[in-house]
Parts: sequence; structure tokens; C-alpha cells
Amino acid sequence: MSSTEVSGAMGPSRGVTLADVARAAGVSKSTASKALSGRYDVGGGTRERVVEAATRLGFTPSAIARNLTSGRTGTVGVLTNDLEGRFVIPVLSGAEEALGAGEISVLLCDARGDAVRERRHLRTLLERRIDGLIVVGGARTDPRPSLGPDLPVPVVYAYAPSVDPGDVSVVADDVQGGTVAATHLWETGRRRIAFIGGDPTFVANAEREAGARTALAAHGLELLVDDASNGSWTERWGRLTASRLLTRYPDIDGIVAASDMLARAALDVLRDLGRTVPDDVAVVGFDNLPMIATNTRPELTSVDLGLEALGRRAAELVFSALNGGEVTPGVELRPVHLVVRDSTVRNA
Amino acid sequence: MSSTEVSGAMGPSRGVTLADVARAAGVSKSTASKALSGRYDVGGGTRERVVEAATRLGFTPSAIARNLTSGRTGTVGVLTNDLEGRFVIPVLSGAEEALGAGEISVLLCDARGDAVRERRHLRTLLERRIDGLIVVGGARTDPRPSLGPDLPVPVVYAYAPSVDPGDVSVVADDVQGGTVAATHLWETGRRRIAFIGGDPTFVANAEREAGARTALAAHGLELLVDDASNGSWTERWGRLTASRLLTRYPDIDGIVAASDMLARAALDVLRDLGRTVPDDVAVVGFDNLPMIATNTRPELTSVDLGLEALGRRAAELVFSALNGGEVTPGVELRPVHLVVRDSTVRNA
DNA sequence: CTGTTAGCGCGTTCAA
DNA sequence: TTGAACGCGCTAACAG
Repeated sequence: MSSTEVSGAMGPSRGVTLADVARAAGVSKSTASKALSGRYDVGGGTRERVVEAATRLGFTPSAIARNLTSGRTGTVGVLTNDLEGRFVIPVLSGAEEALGAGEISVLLCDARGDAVRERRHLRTLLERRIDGLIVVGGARTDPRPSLGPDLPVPVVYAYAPSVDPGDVSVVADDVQGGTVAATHLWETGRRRIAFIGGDPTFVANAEREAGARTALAAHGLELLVDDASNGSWTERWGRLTASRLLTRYPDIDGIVAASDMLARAALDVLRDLGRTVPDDVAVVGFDNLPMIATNTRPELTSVDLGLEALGRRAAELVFSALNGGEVTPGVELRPVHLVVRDSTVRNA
Repeated sequence: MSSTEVSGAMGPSRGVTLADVARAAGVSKSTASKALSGRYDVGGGTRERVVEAATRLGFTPSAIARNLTSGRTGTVGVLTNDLEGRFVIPVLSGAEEALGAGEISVLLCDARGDAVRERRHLRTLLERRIDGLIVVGGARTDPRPSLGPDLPVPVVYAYAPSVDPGDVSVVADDVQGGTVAATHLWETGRRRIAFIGGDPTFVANAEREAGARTALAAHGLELLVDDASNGSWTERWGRLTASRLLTRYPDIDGIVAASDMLARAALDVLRDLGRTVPDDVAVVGFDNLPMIATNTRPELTSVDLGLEALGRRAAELVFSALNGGEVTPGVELRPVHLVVRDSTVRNA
């Protein structure tokens, strides 16, 4: 046994290179390479010897060196603005899944809402020669600044679109969400339907409201709202708004809330008032957060934004673009769907 | 202008290499390298010309090629088992922050609880020549299987420890958490203190309970519990347990819940029963989830597990090990801290 | 079928 | 101060 061989007992060692394997198998580097990749014809016996040597030495091929020639790194950057957010995670998860299946790894960066940090992360990612980039919006889904038109890699904005229509963006269809929620209430016989909004400066808030209003208008109904110019996404605000709405319109029999937390707040207020759900009043939330929607009394019907699918789609688009496929610029609206539970239909 | 030069209007092009910059500046590659790195003496005029050329061509140095020689990639893998989990995110976030400051990037992989997928991800990460690895536990913090003793890179287990005491693990001190919670209740004058547990098969559940029990025993008190062998982390279960406890021990004046969701359930039950919080009964939760703790009525006192700090610590350990520092194997318990809100102290 | 050679992009010797 | 040459680990093109 030559002194260049590493004992198997030492376990996989970082230092083991293709040259070591080739030497141990008594062949040249290129033959070893061919034998291991299996993409070229190699003598049966030779292949066995090489594979055996590779296994014995604990050879782990370097993806870095491999991709040095091809130009591709098999790596995609994901740039986000709040990891604490409950929304970026499913997107990230979906993207990771779609890419991982194609043997592409994710380089994750969190800019924490700081533009300077974002530029720095971007530079780092480009230096690492990512093949593509997914920019996942932060807490709000309002259009965000573009990273610029001339990046050397395909970029897809997910969850929050880019302001630049020349960029590729995929976002959840909040308007459709509002429509689906209100239509569901109408279909279950509700005719006095109110909307509880969160922070009115959020585009998503306005779109969800608009979707609900449009859907009701089609049936000749008006969406009941509380005319407050402020507002937030807290349950406190939700309780306040619910109370005011129920005072002003005591005959409310349906509520669309712009988030699950607001919906939960409405449920709490209804309980305090002795109104039963869904018999007296039906409630629909938004986001379909498992932690909330399946824990309320009764469990909450909610609009699921399909964030994981959003992430998958973003990954697909990056992947497609990076393989030369044509990708249409602009904002792609992705469908949402309603998850019906007991807060609108008894024993759903 | 020579035909080899790229117009600035084309924007940064992936193809721009150091050789291009050197040619444009009329110097050799090595001189260009020195000029840009600044680590060698270069003529003042030369440096300017090189820098100008690099800027004009939109040169982005390849971190890959740079580190090809050094062996290090400036990359750390993070292997997790559930991205949807609310707990891995802060850990990941803390790690990313600690590493990002040192110009190290994070390669994220989600194994989704599948051992096979985990091995595959591990292989991919090693092929990408990560400098270190952080394994972030999944939904539960029970000890998890070791990835093995002879990986070529330093590995740190965070949140959920490795079963192998030879590995390096950092976890939150759940026992201390239970102690802190119970002690706080004692210090605010509570003497009939109950514990609401979640899924009893979770180590964390038992440890939190044990910590509370020990703390009370030191004051000659007994921890009141519901003797159920089943149990889960849902609010439904929390409401059921709270009801039973309050029926069996009507004089309860303090409750430690093993999670914020269970605590919230207790608050709901207390409200239904007309008991005021914190006057009649004080409630402490676990996890300090912002979405819950700051939204309950009243806001919830809770044990914060310091997960972000946990992630930072894990990153520090990896970083230290990879710089040749000695790292003590075993499980390192990290401190938790209590965040006091209105559910235990009025106007906290 | 196998070995030799060249080169991916960069940093870093060593000479000039 | 500058430049030529080598090597990091691997794959591809070309000979043998």
C-alpha cells in the first residue's frame, strides 16, 4: 500500500483529490474522472477499480472545481428582507424545494430592510457566482425598488414585486383573495358583510378590501367598513374595529378580515358579545396561518396565499431563464385559495 | 478603443475577468490583481488605471476562483429539518447575522425530517466545500442522531442537540426556563401554581415542568399538574387542561404553561370563567412568540429562549473551530430570560 | 479504451 | 515596481 493512500479508518478527509483516487487506482486523472462521472466509456474493470479507490479514500468531488469550467455554480441566491417574517419562510421553503430537486443549492441572505446591507449582500452573491437570484419581499408586499436592469444573472421578485415592470415578479393575488372570501360568505347566505382591515398603508390591505367590495357589488351588496384612517395588524386593532362595526351595524352576519390575527380578534369580540360563530356571524381570515387558523374557536376559514407555490414558481422562472428560456417581464399574479373551516360552515 | 473592451452601457457582464481588466489597463494579470487587492505595492498611476478599468468594465472578482487555492470557500452550511417551524428561523437568523459580519455566506438546506434527504443535502454541502456546518433542530428539541464523528468540517448542533456527546451542541436551557417562570410567580406572591404541559413525549415539556417543580420545592410548594398521559401543543388541549386544573384546584393563582399557545388557551379559559388576569391568576408562557405574547388580553409574560443568540453562538463556535480554536464537545446550555408583561404584573 | 494537455479565474511565489 | 509562471481540482479536447 503506497504511502499516498489514506486509511479508510481516518474517514473522509477533505484533502482527498481526484489525483489521489487516480493514483490509488493506477490510472490517470481524466480516466478516473470519466469512470466516476459515467458519461464516457471506460473499461469495466477500470471503473470498478476507480470507484473502489474513491470509496476507500472517502473521495468527495469538489463541485467548485467542477463548475469552474462550466461557468455555472449550481447555486441560487435568495435575498430577503425579514427572516422573522411568517411569510417569507414558506416562499423560501418552496423555492428551496423546487431548486433542491434540481441539485441547486440556496445561498440565503437577509438584508433586514437595510438598503446598504442589501447592496452588500448582492455583491457578495455575485462574487460567489450565483446562477440566479430570488428576491423575497419583506413584511409588506408593496412594490419594492428594483435591484437594477443589468444584473449578470436572472432575477425574480417573489411575494413583493419590483416597481420596475421590466423585472420579473410573482405575487399572490390579493384582489382575488378578497373576492373569494366575500363570495364564499355570500354563497353561505350572508348578506350583511363587513371588512376589518389592518394597516391601510399596505397595498395588500386595500386590494383585499377591493376584491371583497367588487364581489359583493356584483350581487348588489355593499361592503360595510369602519372609516378609520389609521389601523394596524394587531389583534388590539382588530378587536377595536370589530366592536365599532358591530355597534354601528348590529345586523352584521359576515366578516372578512384582512389577516388571521384580525379575524381571531373578531372571533374574540363576537364571543364576548355572545354572538355565535358561524350561526350568527361567519368569519373569514387571510393568510391561513396554521398556528392561528386551526387553534381558534371555532377553527377559522381563511384565504391561503399559496406562498409555497409562489416560491416554487419563482424558482421555476429563475431556472427557466437560466436555461435560456424566455420569461415574460411584469408581475405574475398567482392564484390563492380558500380553506373552509368551522367559522363559516358548521362541521366544515 | 480596442475591440476587447466591453462598453459600460452593457452593464456588468459575467464574462468580465481579471485578464480583461488587466488588458484594458495595459498591465499584466498579476499586477491587476495586486492593484485591486491592495496588498502589494503598486505604482500609484498603475493602481488608478487598473481600478478605473475594473469599474468601467463592471468587473466582479470571482470568490470561487479566489478561494480555490486557499481551500476555504467562505461558506457555511445550515441544515434544518423544518423551515416552517417558528423556532428554527430565529436561530438561522442569528447565525446568518454572526457569519455575515465575517463575510461568510450561508448555504441553506431543509431536509424536512427525512433522513435520506438529510444525507443527500449533507453530501451536496460537502461537495460545495463548506467551511463548517450548523445543524438546526426541527420541531422538537429532543436529541437527534449525529451526522457522524468524522466529517471533514466542524459541525455544531443548535436548538436540538446531537445524541453523541462527542459532538458540539448548543441548546436553550429549558429547565432554567421553568425555574425562572415559577420563581417569578412566587415572587409576585403566587402560592397555588399549576403547570400546563403540551405533548409529554417532548423532552422540552418535561424539562420545563421539572424546572418549575424544583423552583417551587425550594419554597416548600408543590406544582399542581393535571395527570394526563396524552397531550399536545394545541390550544384545544391547553383549554381542556386549564379547565380541568381550575376545576380540581379552584384556588389556583398562578399558571406556568409550556408554550405561549397553551398560555393563551389558559387566558381564554380564565376569561370565560370570569377570572381576571393578573389579579386573580397570573399566567406565564414559553417561547415569547411576538405574534402571541403581545396580542393576548392581557399581554403575556413569557420565557424567551434566546434563539437568535443561540444561532449566533453556534456560528461563533463553527467559526472558532474552523480557525483552529479548541471547542469543548458536549451540550452547551444557553441562558433564557423572562419577559414580563401584564399577565403577571399589572402595567408591567 | 486510456493518457496527455490545456484551461476555467485568481492569488502568489519568484525573477527581472 | 512589474511580469511570467505555477497551482488550486476538475473536465474537455485531442492523441495514442
